[in-house]
Amino acid sequence: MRLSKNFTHTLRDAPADETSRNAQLLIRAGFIYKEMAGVYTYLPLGLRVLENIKQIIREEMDALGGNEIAMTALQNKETWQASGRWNDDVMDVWFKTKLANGSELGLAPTHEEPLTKLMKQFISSYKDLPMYPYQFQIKFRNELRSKSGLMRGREFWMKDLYSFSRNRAEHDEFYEKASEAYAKVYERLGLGDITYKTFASGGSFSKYSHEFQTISDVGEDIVYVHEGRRIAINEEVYNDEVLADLGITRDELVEKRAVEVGNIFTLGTKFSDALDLNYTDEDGKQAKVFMGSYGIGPSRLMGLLAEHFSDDKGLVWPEAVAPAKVYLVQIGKKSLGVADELYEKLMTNGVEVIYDDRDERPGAKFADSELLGIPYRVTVSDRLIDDKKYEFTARSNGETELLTEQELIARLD
RNA sequence: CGGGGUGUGGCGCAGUUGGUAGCGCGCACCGUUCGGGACGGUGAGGCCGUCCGUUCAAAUCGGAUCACCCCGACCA
Repeated sequence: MRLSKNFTHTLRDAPADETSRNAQLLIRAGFIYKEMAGVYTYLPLGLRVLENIKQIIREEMDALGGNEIAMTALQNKETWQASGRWNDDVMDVWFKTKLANGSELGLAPTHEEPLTKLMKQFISSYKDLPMYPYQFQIKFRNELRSKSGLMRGREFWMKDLYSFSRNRAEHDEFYEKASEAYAKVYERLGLGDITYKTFASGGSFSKYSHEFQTISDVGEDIVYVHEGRRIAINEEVYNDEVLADLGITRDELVEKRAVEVGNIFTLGTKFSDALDLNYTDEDGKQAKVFMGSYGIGPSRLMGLLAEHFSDDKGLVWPEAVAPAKVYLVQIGKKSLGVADELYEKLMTNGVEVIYDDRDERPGAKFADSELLGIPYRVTVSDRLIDDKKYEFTARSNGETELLTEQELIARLD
């Protein structure tokens, strides 16, 4: 991407109505635009980050055997009445609206009901099971109070996967695999060290559900971390019974504030009962499909990554999600052609480059390269061009080396 | 939803005892600059969130309302 062709600009000052670090940095850097409280537009650079996060999740879901789909945001009333969740007293985050003919509609806050209904059309035999459809979608939740930039929005991205299994045993096996896949996602995002599988309240079909909680001051949850076992207990189930279950004593745990970055839940037959999702088993008998749900919020993760990977100069994206690998700074007139060639060469090699070809002074380019948080900066300047050297700087630690073109290309391979 | 705070050019802010808006950044043009957000000059851009009221006169006073932020409650 040539910066001269990018319509967004950076801001020196963050908007005063944003106090969360993630929103301030992402808005200053031109990654997102605030539409209203808890509702943000993803601009070109921000969209790249969001898509990179989604792609990591997608790869892990596909590895689990997931089938990606894209469901609708508009929801009809009848589907939700079957489970009782159309009622505002049961589900209090609905955005509801009406068709021109007066019939009621809702904007989906989650998708258990419509997906269960959808799967009725395709599941009729044990041979159709297990199946794991999933999607990335914008969810709408009429939160009483949105907060902290991307961390809690009224419109946000979610990956939701649902498992449809023949029975409890088959479900439990998948549930474990899904848990491992989630751990891999956080590992790849660079959050592995501070993310804990956390015991949380379950439902009718399981004593616990599991959350993935990332330790962070911006978190809304309190968890009790057992560092040795790499697990945590959500404060909502922090009691003697649970401690006994897990064979843990209070003095082994440390209280921490954390962000819920994922949640896996055994639904059992709650929704297959409500919507009558059955299959014929090997003996020709009818049985209920056993379900689970597995959610991750890519937009919340983007906010958390911005919070966690940043310093006084701006963002510091992990390579896995950065909008580009290299920020190419060109200084002077003589070296312009060399920089153009290097840009083309790197792009041809499959290296994502943000080329700062703007008519700006070096200081502005350096400052923006840091604000945007691109992992590596390559400087091509008149000063170095006669020696055919390129300056290579890592955003994470600021270390700079002078490299030849060959060394540079090898380094970025 | 309870409590607190804030609304003035794209962003950050100032505006005194009411007299019809100003600064910095950014933007446009000219010149000088050019390795850490340059300098000088010229210029564009705002009916001061909205509505009602008080007044000869309202960004400023009163009321209502909307929006945004923070704390709390809430969070399949």
